[in-house]
Amino acid sequence: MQSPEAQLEILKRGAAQIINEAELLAKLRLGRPLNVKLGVDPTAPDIHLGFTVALTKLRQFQDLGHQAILIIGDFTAMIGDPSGRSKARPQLTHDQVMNNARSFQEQAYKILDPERTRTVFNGQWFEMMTFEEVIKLNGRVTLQQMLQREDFKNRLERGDAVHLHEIQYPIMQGWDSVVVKADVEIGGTDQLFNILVGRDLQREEGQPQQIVFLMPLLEGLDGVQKMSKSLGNYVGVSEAPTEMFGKLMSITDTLMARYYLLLLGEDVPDIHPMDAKKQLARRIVARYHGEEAGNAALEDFNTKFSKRDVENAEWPVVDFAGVNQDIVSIVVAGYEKGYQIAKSRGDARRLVEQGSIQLHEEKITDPKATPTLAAGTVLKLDKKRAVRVG
RNA sequence: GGGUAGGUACCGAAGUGGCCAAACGGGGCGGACUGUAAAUCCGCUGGGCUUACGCCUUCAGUGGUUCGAAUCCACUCCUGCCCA
Repeated sequence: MQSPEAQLEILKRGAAQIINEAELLAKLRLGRPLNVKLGVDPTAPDIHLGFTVALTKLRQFQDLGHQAILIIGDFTAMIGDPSGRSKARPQLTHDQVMNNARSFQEQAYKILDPERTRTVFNGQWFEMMTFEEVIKLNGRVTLQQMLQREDFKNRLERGDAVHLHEIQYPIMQGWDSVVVKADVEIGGTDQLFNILVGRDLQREEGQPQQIVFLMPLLEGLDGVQKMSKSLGNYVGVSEAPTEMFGKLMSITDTLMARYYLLLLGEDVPDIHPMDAKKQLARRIVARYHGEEAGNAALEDFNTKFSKRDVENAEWPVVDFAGVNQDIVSIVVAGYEKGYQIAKSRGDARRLVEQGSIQLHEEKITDPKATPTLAAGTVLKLDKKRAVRVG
């Protein structure tokens, strides 16, 4: 095990805020593995790279010899974390949650070291809590404290609803920390309030208080808003290798630096930005799909886009038998069969008219064209997609 | 429970009897240029039919008034605000 000071240096990398460093150092000096808590609410069946920032940090703790406690918020997920939200989250049923939790856990273990991870479901303690206990817990937090929060304040000012159940959320998350006796809790910067409530509750229970360890929120592909499913600017960890690679290649250079820091914990290598980006994409794909897949995705990208060798690249093979002869129908079928994307005929027609469609390297711009589809030729659909005629 | 303001396309937001498939902005998409980056320029952006002029459907839901409704009326559902 490394010295407490050396550990602190490593852990500080990429962190947005630590409350506070001196306390953390003191805990590291205890010489025992620390309980490092990370709570996740399985609100969706798969996680995206944004989540992995905290997971990656947790892994770093593990590598330094500490114990990860992964809390699956099967109970809290039904409430919905209001943090940073402009609306209440939709409440989920327990079945949905448990279903999500399973795949969630599986994906988290791609990053975490299973040997040093304890996974617990917070339904274990919340389900059996009595109303009396709930009330008692509520007595420890004031409405004023809750209302100081930026997200609630904004919603109140804008006249949007803040539901009472949402107010319970930070208390529940804080109670999790008491139950698992957390030494450190990792979270995004939007978790500041929730994690601080944990500290308060621990103090009331006579426990040592946890360190608040905040990681920056990872910007989504647009480079502006945080990565989130509902904004559609995310990269899912279970996405297909080529898909993942392509998305990562589309980010700006500034964003690339952030991804290097937060996803790989490194600085951008001093090479051509494009090569740096390819390395980033390759390594991330490799992390979730294996080295081989990473290299294959890189190669695929080089063929398709760097060399623009559309004809020799790999595309989904589509059988156009039974499809109408006109190009619009063909394009619609190509999207549907090759990519499971439902395009309207209007959209398809527009693509044709705007010169996006190519068959065997010939542009087709007449929506009335009825080209012959020779087997093996490539039909280019848009910037990123094409299909091979089967 | 009472009062009041609203529910328009992916989102925000105009429109308050015909000129509305619906201004404008954002987002998205395509083309050019590139490093599938950024920046920039051009174009498209509800769905279906049609070679095309054009036609059909659509503004929370249902029913009505009118030659004609997103726009007027009635009821229903949903949301905010004020009062209790």
